[in-house]
Amino acid sequence: MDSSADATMTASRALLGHVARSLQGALEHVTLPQYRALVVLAAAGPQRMGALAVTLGVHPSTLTRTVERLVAGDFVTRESAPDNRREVVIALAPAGEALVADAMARRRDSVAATLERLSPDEREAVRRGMELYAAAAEEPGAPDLLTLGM
Amino acid sequence: MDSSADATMTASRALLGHVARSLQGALEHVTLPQYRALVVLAAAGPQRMGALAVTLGVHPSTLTRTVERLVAGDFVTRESAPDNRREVVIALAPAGEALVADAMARRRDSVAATLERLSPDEREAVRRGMELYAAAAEEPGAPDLLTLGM
DNA sequence: TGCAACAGTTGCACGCCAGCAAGTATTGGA
DNA sequence: TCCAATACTTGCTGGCGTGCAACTGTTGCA
Repeated sequence: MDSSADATMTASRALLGHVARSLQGALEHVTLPQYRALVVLAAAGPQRMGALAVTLGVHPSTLTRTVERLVAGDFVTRESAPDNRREVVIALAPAGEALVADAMARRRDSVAATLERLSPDEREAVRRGMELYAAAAEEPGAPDLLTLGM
Repeated sequence: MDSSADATMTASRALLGHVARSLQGALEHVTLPQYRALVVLAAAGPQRMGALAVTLGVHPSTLTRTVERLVAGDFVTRESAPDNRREVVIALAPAGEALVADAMARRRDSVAATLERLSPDEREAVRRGMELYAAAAEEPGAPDLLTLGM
């Protein structure tokens, strides 16, 4: 198992490289905490401030300022809920959506480009290995992934 | 190739989860920029301020404060070079070394734990897939990995 | 010997994240 | 109708990262 662990660690470094590169573009426009908020909104749809704060694990007041900046940058919209005027709903604006989608696309492209260097047989071996690993891994919790802005 | 890309993306999420969790402990003691400095020192050994600043891509003055905090936390040592008194050499202190090593160990453990859920045959398939992928991937540049503190 | 280049540090300014405490507006139940 | 709970916001404070400009000490060459 040692050798498979070693191989997996090495591969994880390569995959991390892809993730890091894909994030770099986004991080030129927003900070990491801001990007994390965008990711949550992209994954879970429009959210109330309170729910978003809980998901991100930050104080409501912190989120107020963060959202303030995201609104200023046209990455999200903020409006009071139609049925309950004391609730505030945050939603992705087109620019925010694009930011997250582009990062995803870049990541996927670089993975695909890597796979393209392999023969069909090898690619199949990679697919099988990755699938097995993913199945064996516990689904990483949302908070874990958020640490790194996924 | 689409299906292998999909599988790889899914596996990368799992691997990212491991990385994120392994980082969480370290980030309770130091900030991400501080941790990145520790990683560089762990990988490349003691460094002059100038070299470290270039590697990290930050202004020398920025590094001065960052190192200041790391010294205050006993994570690194800072002393002037023996042969050239205008140069300052930063080295990992035991606490800093432990911080990085622990994160590495935790990461490896969680990968190993995942692999343990597989049969020997499956494990072998994972090993082969991971090796192929790692070989096909361009070595991720140091700056890329540093973004995420590897 | 003297002066320019070099290596870092310090002063300064700014933006961001972060939490606490207090305030405002809204809602819903007594 | 009134009051307490709810959902956010605002004022305040503090830490961190960041860069620029100016400064100090050191080195090495002319």
